[in-house]
Amino acid sequence: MADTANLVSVARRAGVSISTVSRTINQTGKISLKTQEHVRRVMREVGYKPNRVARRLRAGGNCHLLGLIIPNIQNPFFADLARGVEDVAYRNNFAVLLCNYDEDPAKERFYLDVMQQESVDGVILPPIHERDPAVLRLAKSGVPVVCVDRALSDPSIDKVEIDNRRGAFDAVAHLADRGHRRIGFISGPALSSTGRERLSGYREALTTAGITVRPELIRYGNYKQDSGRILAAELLSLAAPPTALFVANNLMTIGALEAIREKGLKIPEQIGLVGFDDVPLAAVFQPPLTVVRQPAYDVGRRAAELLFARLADPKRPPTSLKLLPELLVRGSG
Amino acid sequence: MADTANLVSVARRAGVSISTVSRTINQTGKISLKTQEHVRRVMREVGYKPNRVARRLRAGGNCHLLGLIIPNIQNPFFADLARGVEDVAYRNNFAVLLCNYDEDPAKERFYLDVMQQESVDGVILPPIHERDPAVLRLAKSGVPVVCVDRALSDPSIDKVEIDNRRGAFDAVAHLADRGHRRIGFISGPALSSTGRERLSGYREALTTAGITVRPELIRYGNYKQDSGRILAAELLSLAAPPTALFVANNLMTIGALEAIREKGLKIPEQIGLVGFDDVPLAAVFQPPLTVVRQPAYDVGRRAAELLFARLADPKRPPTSLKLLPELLVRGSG
DNA sequence: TTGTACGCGTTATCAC
DNA sequence: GTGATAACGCGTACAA
Repeated sequence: MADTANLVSVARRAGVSISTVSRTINQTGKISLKTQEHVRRVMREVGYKPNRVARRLRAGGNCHLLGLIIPNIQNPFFADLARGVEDVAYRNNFAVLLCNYDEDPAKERFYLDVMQQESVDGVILPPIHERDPAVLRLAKSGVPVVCVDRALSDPSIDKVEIDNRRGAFDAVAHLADRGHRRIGFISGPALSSTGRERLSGYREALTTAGITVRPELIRYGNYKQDSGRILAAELLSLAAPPTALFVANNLMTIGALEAIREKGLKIPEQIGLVGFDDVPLAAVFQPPLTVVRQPAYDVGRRAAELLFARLADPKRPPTSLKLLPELLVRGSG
Repeated sequence: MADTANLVSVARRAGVSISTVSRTINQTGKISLKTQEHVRRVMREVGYKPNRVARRLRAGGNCHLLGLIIPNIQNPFFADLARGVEDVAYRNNFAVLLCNYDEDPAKERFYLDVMQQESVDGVILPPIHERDPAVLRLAKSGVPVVCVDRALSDPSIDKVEIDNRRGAFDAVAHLADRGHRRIGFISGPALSSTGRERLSGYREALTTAGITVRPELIRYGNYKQDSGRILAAELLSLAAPPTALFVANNLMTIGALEAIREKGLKIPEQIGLVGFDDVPLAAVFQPPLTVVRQPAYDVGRRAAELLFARLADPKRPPTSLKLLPELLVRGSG
């Protein structure tokens, strides 16, 4: 049960004071090179590792920990995003506190409290909605916050978003190009910013193509697989069903595929399909799925970089990034 | 910049000492109900939240944080597992420190150090290999460790594994039942315990079915998509190619699908396919993919439960769980 | 039943 | 250059 070495034991063993040890570690203050070397050797000998907890207690932040609060890590989009965050964090010797809040305000509040109680250096999250009061409060309290995927009303907060309107526009314009005139849309929640933006891209593309927007071809889901299946089934059962479907996220696309399969329709001959978000098997699917690929990893990476930039310079002007999604035309639509 | 309330400020405001406040929070010692109620009200008023960092420094562990170190969160298997861990953690008011180590010993060492420096209450991880010295050292130092997915040589450590031999056996026996005599196997690394166990299940099933094990039909991959594609292509180019493929994990199965597609082979008529691990799109794939489903979420859940059981009773005998995978016969083999 | 005082391992502010 | 020492916020032995 080797008691872990601490500042005191290292100092004693090196025959110096704890301040000298602390200063050699943090490169603060002036220490003779000879002493530094000596101290460093002793630290190696006893395998000293600074205690991050004590550091955080003392310094309150600035201690190599950041929080990532996402709806659900099982969604490949957020898994990729998380990986982007984690890679940048690792390069900076930071650890990541991961929280799944399931769009549940109570869980979100709990985790935001944890962030404060753990005095993390910063938090990355997609806010539940634009004026999420808990998040705004956290940001006001001085904890650096970077929003990803969804916006927050406060313009002073750094954010990394996807150009959802553009992504949806490209997808629907592509379907229109292929001759589709009745294009169904399985949207996200009307309340979410991503949902609204993708919807406006859909409308705009239709209008541009000279196609009338028909409300009966638009259904609002919750970004989960089940709602994709149910809503797709509804659309396909219409008296005048759509000839193509545009689905607003990855899980609902899978659900839509279930519905299409149950109906026994052939893709793309009988029903065209374009999904928002790429998925692992999409490229080898029969037919390969046409999707709007979101640069999820990059969203995470850029957000973490923004966070580190802010830590380095708290006064820097807020940055707002908008990354471009990419239409991957494969075979389904 | 509302300075966050602490024990002192609450105590002052309530007109009691800090120990009284501390005791009402932790239900330790005897405090009159009236005082308790009063203190609680004050805490609510000022929005007091105990500082987790100070707690951990003081108590060294026992403070609502656990570590999860996995190869890569982008692998759906580990995403599910992580979710299982997180759900149990949340129910116990714990937060989770998530680390991706990419099978890289240096990263693993870094993160294990972090665990100690953060004085987490416990760590859940799949060790790089059976006698991973860094993990053994951590466990010896008194931090509760639960191994998942892969074993560690030390029998005193709690673990949750999958019956890999059985899963592989069922898959290959199923292919043999369908009349396949030349069954190729894209294995995991020979060094990993999961790799070895799945291999032995494969061999055993062949032998049971009276089929000779042919080394040229076995290829060793690294559980990543590329190796699945390359090795499948090799097997399919053999003078006497296999009529069916069994692939040892999800990502390599996707790779194998790429290779099959490039060859223009029809599944299951020209080539049967069974993969280890389910994937989101597998059920709607054409044909639906036959897979060995691992209960990844449950692995995480049970591991976390084991960890909490150990925290509650450090003296309890080590538990070793082996969960059963399930062969989902769909259409590909 | 309640209050006082110490220590957890750091960092930062003084002195020398 | 270096060393003592006061916080950071909490839990707890000890005292009252």
